[in-house]
Amino acid sequence: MIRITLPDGTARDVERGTTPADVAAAIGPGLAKAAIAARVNGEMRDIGRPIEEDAELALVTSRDVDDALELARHDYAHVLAEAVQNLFPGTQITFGPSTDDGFYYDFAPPADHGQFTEEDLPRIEEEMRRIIAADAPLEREVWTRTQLIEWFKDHGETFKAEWAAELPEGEELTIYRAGDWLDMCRGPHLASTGKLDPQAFKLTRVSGAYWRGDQKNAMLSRIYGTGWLDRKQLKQHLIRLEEAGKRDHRKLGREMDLFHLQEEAHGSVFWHPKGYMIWRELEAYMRRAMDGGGYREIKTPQLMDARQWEQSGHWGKYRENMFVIPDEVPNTADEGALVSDEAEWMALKPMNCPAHVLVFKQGIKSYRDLPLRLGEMGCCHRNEPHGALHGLMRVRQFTQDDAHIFCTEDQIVAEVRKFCELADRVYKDFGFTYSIKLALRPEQRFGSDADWDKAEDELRNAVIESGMATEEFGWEELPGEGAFYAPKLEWHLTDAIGRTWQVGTIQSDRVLPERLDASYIGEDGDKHRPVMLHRAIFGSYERFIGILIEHFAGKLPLWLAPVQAVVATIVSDADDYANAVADKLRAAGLRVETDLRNEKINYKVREHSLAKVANLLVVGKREAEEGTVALRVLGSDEHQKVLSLEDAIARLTAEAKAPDLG
RNA sequence: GCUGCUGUAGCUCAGUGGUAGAGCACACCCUUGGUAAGGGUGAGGCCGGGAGUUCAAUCCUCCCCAGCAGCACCA
Repeated sequence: MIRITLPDGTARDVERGTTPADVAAAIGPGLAKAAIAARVNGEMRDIGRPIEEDAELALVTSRDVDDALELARHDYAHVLAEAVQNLFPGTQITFGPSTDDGFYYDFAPPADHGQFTEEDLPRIEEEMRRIIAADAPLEREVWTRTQLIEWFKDHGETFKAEWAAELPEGEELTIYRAGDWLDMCRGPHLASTGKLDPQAFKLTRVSGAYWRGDQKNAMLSRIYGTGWLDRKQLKQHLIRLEEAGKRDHRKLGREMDLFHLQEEAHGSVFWHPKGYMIWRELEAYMRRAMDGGGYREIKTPQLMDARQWEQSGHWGKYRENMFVIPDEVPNTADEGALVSDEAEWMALKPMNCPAHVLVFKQGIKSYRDLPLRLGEMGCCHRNEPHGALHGLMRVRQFTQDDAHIFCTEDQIVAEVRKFCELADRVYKDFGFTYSIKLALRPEQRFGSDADWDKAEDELRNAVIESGMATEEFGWEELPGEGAFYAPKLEWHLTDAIGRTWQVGTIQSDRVLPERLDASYIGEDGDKHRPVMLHRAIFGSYERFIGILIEHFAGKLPLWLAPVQAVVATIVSDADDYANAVADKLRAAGLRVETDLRNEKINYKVREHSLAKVANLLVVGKREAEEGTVALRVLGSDEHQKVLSLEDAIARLTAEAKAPDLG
């Protein structure tokens, strides 16, 4: 007999080899029906897998949403793999995990077939439904490694065989069988394919994916699906996707006339007047924040000699992502190469830090000058892989709210803490919640392990001392994610629909001051190396604006809104008055447009509402005579409110104040 | 960069081996209308670029460019 302890603390003595399903049945028929898996000593297991020794047992039902989804998605992936192999004999299976909203499976299509395309998806879905309807039990079997390798080899599954061959000897390896089909899998799974809702999944797309995630390996064909416990959840998910699509900054950017992108400068943004107004407000805000934080703003060259980049270490590691320019007068003759073989090279700056060190190095610095905080709205160019470009989020030319703090060893923690506070204030001003992560040393790096130990401790301690190394701040350490020269603290914003964006960062760097030979004179009269803290809060203006557009779904807070109010007329008799109203609002510092067009007020209301204009001031004969305006606020329940012009101005100017000035 | 898909009017998209269409936007006219689309008329396109097949290519083939979805990358 073995003893099973249930979550409520009660214990049952049962035969060795009893399954969780048996236990559920013994408790009651309702639970027996609802139980889909079990946690045995915390580990997820199949409902039908015998328990061999004393254990704590918790039955998992569809109410345990996270566990149930995980199981279902994993099952969907298996069903997908089986369906594809049924329809396309000769396809090899590889891996198919669950994802945040579903699952995928990577296949090697048959040699004569080529990649799968979206046109294949409906057929595959149909086959998946057939497999689910067949309701084959999913059976777990323990195999030896040799057995696995042989089976996969015999069945032409070279990828699986390769993987199995690398598994450690002696580990308990399992396969899951569904009828005639099987896959190596750790499990667990639902009891049978029929437990899945055949209407709660949808294959969404196909794409390439490298075998084992490595660019050097074969390109496999990945099929993605979204999968849920029931069809209602699927429908809700599809609605959420649609909502996210409506917030897409590329779409809103065009509709709101903020910016555009075009082939001739792909990856670089053409800012239109309205979009650039958002930028200007952000820049003014950030200047105030940095001025108040003891930063001093500088401006450094766009182009520097390649030798400078060699010395900083960027040339060796990141040259392929830099824009390189010959330092030579181009050949103007019709014949011959544009540039000679002897040309010296310059490069557009991909980052600001080396230039900031050069500013630091001008003149002799004393410990009394430290910490020296040099800030720059630095415009950088990076020749990103073309497939990586994405609207404002990933561009080839961007401007950072960058700064480098040169300080002594003793000042690091205080400076990092100060930065934590500044970042906190800024993100709160925009209404974001955020989490803080510490990205630790990567495999390939500069500098000694002792320096890395120190640098990681400093960042960690600063956050601990700030009281932010807590769950509330999403504190987490990410091994291997740091930059090649330094560990990074990262600020991840959570937007209105729950997505996260990494924006802010601070990194303590001892490598670059060393490489570029920066020093200061200490209290002792000797030369010392300063430490350099790289930091940014918005990250890049382009990307931050993209995030803001999506976060607010285009309806920006009034202080950032490019058009804060539109004065719209009902009849042309009110034109003069409308112009006078607009002039007064402008004189009060508001960004105002007039709409005197020969259109009905319905039409104007609709158009400005769609354009996300927050305040519509409607004026007709009545208002002109009374010196009032009818204020209609976007998204507000009140239909409209008639105010005196003075009251309207007072109200709007108060609302349009930047949060740090309010 | 890799895989797949896409590229037709300012935008969203139809379409055909014989040089093209809709809705919205735009211009003009009628309408002066009180809170989410009033009516009419009109202008607008080297059908992403190059090469090939063909009597004939926006349509078929190949190459290039860009975009989209992933993958890989992100100092």
